Amino acid sequence: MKQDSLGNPWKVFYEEVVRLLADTASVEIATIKRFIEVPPDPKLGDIACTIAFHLAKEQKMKPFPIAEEIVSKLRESIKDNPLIDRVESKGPYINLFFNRTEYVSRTVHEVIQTNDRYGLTDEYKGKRALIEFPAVNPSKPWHIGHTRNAVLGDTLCNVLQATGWEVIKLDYINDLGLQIAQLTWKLMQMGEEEVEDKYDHYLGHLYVDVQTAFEKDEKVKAEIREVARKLEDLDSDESRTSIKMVTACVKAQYQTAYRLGIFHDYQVWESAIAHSGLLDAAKKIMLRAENIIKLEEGEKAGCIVARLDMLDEFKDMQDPYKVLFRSDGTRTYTGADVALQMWKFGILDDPFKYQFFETQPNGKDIFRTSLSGEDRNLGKFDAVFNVIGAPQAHPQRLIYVILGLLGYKEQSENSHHISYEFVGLEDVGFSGRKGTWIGYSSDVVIDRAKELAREEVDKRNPDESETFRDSVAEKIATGAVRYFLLNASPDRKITFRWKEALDFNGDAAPYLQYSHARATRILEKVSKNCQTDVDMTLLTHEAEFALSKAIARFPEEILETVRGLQKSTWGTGFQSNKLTSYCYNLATLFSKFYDTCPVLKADNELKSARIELVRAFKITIANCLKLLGIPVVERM
RNA sequence: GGGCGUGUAGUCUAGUCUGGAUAGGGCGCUUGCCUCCGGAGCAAGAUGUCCCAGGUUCGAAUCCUGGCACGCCCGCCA
Repeated sequence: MKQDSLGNPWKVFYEEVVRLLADTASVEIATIKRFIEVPPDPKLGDIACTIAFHLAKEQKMKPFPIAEEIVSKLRESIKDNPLIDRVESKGPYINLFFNRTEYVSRTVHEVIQTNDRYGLTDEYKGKRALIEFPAVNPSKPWHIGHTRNAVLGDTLCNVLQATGWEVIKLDYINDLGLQIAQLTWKLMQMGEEEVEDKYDHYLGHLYVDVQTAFEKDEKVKAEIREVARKLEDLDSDESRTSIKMVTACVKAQYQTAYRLGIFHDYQVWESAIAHSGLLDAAKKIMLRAENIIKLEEGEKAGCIVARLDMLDEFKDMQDPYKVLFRSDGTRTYTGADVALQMWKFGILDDPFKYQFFETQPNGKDIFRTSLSGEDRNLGKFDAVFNVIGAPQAHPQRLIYVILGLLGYKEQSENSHHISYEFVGLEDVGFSGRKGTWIGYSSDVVIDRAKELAREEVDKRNPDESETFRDSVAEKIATGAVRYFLLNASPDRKITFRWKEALDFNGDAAPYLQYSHARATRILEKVSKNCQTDVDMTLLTHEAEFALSKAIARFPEEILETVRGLQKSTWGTGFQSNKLTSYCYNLATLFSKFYDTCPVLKADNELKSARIELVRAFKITIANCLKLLGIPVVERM
């Protein structure tokens, strides 16, 4: 067996089919691969080839007889083939049928052997990625839209890791924004106060109040600007108040993250960037580039700008000069973002010291950038992924383009904007300023989901302990929220509706967890020791084969998702919904199997074989749920 | 003005990159299935101008051209 086919049962059969077809039709392997597909109805075959259409065009013949001819030749060459059973033509389609018992037994053995590593491949071994998400302002609780970002970012990490990538998870903390100045002003006015709410919620509400005052009162505006200036001085009272506030807020926000199983390795703080010398170092390098210049005259005199007019996609910009550093020398957001992107790739020497932030529930410490602390070496990265909303497509593109203008072509090419649309309500988006997020914070949403789950758990487990029921309800709630966010195609807006978000029937996480729980239940009732001499050829039922086929596809589904991370001009798409629908389909096929194929009541030999299949299913769906960050539940 | 995204049954949506067989699901609706491994389930059924108009092709939800509708983006702002 070829090495790269290890742990990927589907690929073994696929490669064999491709080889056979290429030989028989005398066509290149790569060409054949373009014309391989899975028939819409499994009755037609397990795998199909449409090469006849292609050859018909080349040879100016009708596709039907070409398919016929290939099929009749194929019949000869598969006579002694252990993997392929038969081949049929249906019109121009060449349909092949796998040897079912071979397919089922290879799949089940492979899964049971690799166990919790099933699905993992080493296709991208040696590659390192830095991923930034979700970069929520430390001034409010996460709302369900922020959580979409976080869940996408976290799942992307899991998926990359499953294919061999090494991943470093980064969060960005903007502790110098206007919102922070406003809140600092308010806190200093109020003095010390006992806070009973979760701190991020407390700040979020406070912020709505401040905003009202800010908009109405010029005097307040002036005072807040003064606070903003003082925040730059790390020894000021304002700065000390702010740092304390931001730290408490991020810790509160992370309580939400931890509930959802989301952890990080590092945080980059804006204040650390501002005082680290990173910006000056970046500026120096930028000015060496031909298209980064300091303007001497015109409206933007004194500014350091990037010239973008020679680039096609920006030719319609109102002004070809993108300001990186203002005439007073301060950096714009774009300027800072370019510098940060340079840092991420290690173009600039790391100017940061690192400080312990806190120990996460997964046991790993998270560190923040600072001006004092220890040195760290994050190392080189092959790719940088920024998980940011679709409205930022243009600014993100600018950053990468400017990186290219600086001469870092490769880094520019390997910069990825993982784009997703926002979550909103029926007629309004979420706004921190207007407070429209109130009632839709992730904490509130998860809690509501938990209440509903709890009702159901109570009904089904009246004799279980409070601890058990609470823990299961929590797992169902967080799983449901993650699935809800991942199952929507990222380039589609989500309109948040309680009825849909909390619908636990059908295409939703509890169904997946439930199928795992049922499989677990069956296995609990059989003797613990693994059977060794099991006759897998007994598994001939349609439902058993369909389930095996789905199980066999798992590693390939992950690989296809990673291959699908293709960069286009305005972002890199991450098809999170491909994996959720795979997982749902897998669970559906188990439910059908469960319904039609009794396991414990089957005759001895058949029973043993079915138990092995259930074992393989349980491993696969558990691994898939872990990949999606959905808690695996034994009983519910 | 230019750019990006979306448009698929009552409703929410997959599929569009890479054209291929009868457009898959979920919710809701109709009807069956618990002396039988857990019914958050299974089986059967009804519901479609795949936004519109052209074009390319043996073949278009998918590609091209031109429209329409909705959302977003195009600051020395943050």
